Amino acid sequence: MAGDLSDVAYDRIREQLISGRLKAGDKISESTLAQQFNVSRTPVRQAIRRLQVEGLLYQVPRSGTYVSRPSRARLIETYEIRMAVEGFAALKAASVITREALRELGRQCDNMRRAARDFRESKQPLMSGEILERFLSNDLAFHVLILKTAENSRFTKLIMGSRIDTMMFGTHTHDRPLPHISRVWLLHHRVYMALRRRDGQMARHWMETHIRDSMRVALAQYDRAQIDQSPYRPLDDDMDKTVLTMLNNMVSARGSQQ
Amino acid sequence: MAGDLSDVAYDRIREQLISGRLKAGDKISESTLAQQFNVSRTPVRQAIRRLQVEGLLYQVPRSGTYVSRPSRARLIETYEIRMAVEGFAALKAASVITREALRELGRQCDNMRRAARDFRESKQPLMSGEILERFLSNDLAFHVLILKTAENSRFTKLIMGSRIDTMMFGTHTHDRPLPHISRVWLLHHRVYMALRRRDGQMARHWMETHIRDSMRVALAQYDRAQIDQSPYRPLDDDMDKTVLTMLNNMVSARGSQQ
DNA sequence: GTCTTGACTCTGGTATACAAGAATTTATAA
DNA sequence: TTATAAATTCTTGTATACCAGAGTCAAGAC
Repeated sequence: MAGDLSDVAYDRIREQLISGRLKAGDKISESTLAQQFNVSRTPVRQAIRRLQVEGLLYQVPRSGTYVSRPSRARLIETYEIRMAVEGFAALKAASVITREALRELGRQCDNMRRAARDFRESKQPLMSGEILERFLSNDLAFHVLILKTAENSRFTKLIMGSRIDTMMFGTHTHDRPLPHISRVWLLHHRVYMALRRRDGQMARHWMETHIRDSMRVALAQYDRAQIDQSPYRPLDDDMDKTVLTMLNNMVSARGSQQ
Repeated sequence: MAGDLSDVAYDRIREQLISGRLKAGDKISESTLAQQFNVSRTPVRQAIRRLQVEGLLYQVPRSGTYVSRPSRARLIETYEIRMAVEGFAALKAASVITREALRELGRQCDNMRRAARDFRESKQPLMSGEILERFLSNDLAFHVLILKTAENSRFTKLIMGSRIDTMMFGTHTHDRPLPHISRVWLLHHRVYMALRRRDGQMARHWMETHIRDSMRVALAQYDRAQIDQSPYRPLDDDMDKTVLTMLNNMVSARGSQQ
């Protein structure tokens, strides 16, 4: 998986970013990280440079390396990328998707509905634990399968980057009352039904609607956090770790060129 | 503009890539470039690393650094990114565009039409010279203005990267007979008219159609080049250099983080 | 003539030394 | 006590030295 030390450093830093051990605005130091990873500054520098290109870190010469602050504008931009790309992917997928892939999407919808039902019957205020894990992993897998179907590797890379971006905000996986959960399932199902009818325009429409919904939830969460003076929430419950692992695995199909 | 040596190296390498001095498959060497730029390997390495993330170069440990080979699949993927993002940008732009921006788009359409007319009257088989320059610069400015209107900096960055990608293929700016030129103008005009009507769906539709057209032309050119055994055409006429300069200026709004 | 083998060269990966500016701390003066 | 200035520490930027693996080529064995 990880070839050279620079890749190792990249993975470890990114993991710390997503897990919340490194928070927005934090000042980090090349030498500190180097010591921590037991390597020299050189590979750490390369990893930082890469994360800088991806917008997660930024460096000020002779001052330090900092974790980028999430901003409302950036949150919106990230979700808009998802709308544009995943919407187009759904449009394209409609004309090329196989019966097998459709069946798989159907299964994922069923799993999500089952998780939603179990949640309702659990009488909990927020979805959590094993039920949440089932829901989120099927949610993610649904999106990934559509991206894969669209047969554009850059779509997948782009979206996985955006997902990590929003993970870093620490918002979108929290705040899951039943109505929101139900609506997520419903919109997934509408995308699925549109794909079954090979109706690309509607598939795109429902996909965009779904992602716009998620954006609204994330923005509301963001605004609330700003007011609460607790602008950043590390992901410390194990559910999110599971999703994080899935994400990492998907992204870690490293830059394999010809 | 360019702060440290690593940025300088980045610009110079990228310029060589776009101008065709470095061709697909070429093997380059960190030390050679370092000598050429009169700097050490370190900043050159950072520049290469960045170009690698962007997919323009790739490195094989202990073997060498190579210029990525353009492939048909990658050409398609790049144009699909443009369809997805520029299409969405047009959709969003329709609801937020100002009257001033609309007037500017109108002027750009007029300029393109005038260039097309001058081309027709010149009786040349292919557009070239000052007329081509006018046409291309208004073409590019039209797309950029819509992206800017959509107010998503990542859209702009993404598309400028894609433009450079296709520039490297050395295809899309050649092969410009009158019918194709006319159609480019026509579709720009339709996008413009849809934006004037605030009809986002149609603006997106015509934008997608336009980019799909361009993709077809580029693919045809690519296939022909493959048959001719001349898979790569450096950009050596000064028109393309003009557009290159515009692109570089637009992209070189460097990664300014908070 | 063909194949094998070994030396040699070239490559990128890594560690480290130093430079120069930013940030912080300490010392000094009022 | 406060304000200013000097010294120190810490940061990234750059250059360089060394390493190990890949590729090349020529000498030798058959």
